[in-house]
Amino acid sequence: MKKITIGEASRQSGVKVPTIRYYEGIGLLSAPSRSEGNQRSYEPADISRLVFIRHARELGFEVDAIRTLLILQDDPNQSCASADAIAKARLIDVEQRIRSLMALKVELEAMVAGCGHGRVDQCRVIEVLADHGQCAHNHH
Amino acid sequence: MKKITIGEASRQSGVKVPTIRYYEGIGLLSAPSRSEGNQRSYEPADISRLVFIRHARELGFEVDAIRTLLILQDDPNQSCASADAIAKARLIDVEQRIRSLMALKVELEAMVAGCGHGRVDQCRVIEVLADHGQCAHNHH
DNA sequence: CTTGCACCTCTAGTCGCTAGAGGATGTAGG
DNA sequence: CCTACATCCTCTAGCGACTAGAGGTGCAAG
Repeated sequence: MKKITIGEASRQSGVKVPTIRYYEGIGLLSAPSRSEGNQRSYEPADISRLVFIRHARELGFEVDAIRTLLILQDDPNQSCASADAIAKARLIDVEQRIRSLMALKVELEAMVAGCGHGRVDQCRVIEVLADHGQCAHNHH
Repeated sequence: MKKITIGEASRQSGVKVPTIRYYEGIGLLSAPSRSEGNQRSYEPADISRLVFIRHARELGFEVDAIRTLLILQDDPNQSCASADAIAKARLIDVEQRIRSLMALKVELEAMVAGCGHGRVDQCRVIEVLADHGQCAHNHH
């Protein structure tokens, strides 16, 4: 029975120490047992859970979505329809973001290309920002 | 001299009323004159400024960056090198975000496609989240 | 004159952490 | 055993960019 300190858990999971305590506070991670001196003592299962959370966060899932995914993970007999729905919603969101960012990219490229590196009154960057009508994404 | 109320300014600029007040509070917008009854009274120039800010926010510029852009806009004799630099930095950021999101998209698609719509213990969504080693972006 | 909307200020909440204060614990060396 | 030092503890406050709500005032139409 080796005791895993919060620092060790952090190193193994890649989740920062204050973030681990934060996750405990918001109920994503259940409170671990404590040492005699009141220090948190984790088990391997907690590390797995932290890795799960970190990975989901990296994929942009919100904490509420992760909460649901963790509940599903804890009960393997359930249908995975919810997990599927959450992942699909996230996929749609990511696709939407990519589309917006592509539009932004086009507009920013035009701004940067149009900048004659002269004075501000000839600068397309400022001009485009000031007058929405001149810009690439006035589709709304 | 028609007086523009904050509500009218909001309608014309597309910036919400509390957000206009917020912008005034953080010094993005200078405090307008007031009516006898202490109500804010805007001028057309303020509307242009709000449109400028809104558009810049839509393009993802941070408030600090917008502050700099507004200073540049107010002094058209300045070199537009700063504006150019800010726009270029933003472009690089957007490109980076697009790359990350594309990687995410690939991974989420694999998750969704791999979900057999059965029980959680056969669900790739949960599985991939639990085990980083199985996923598409373990390049770090 | 009254109704009702728009306006005012102020505080607190959102999300997902992060930083810092001020103190206790655990460990390694002398 | 003592000391030094890293790590741990709790608690509160701050970040960015708003948003929501309470509690009160102004103003225009009927």
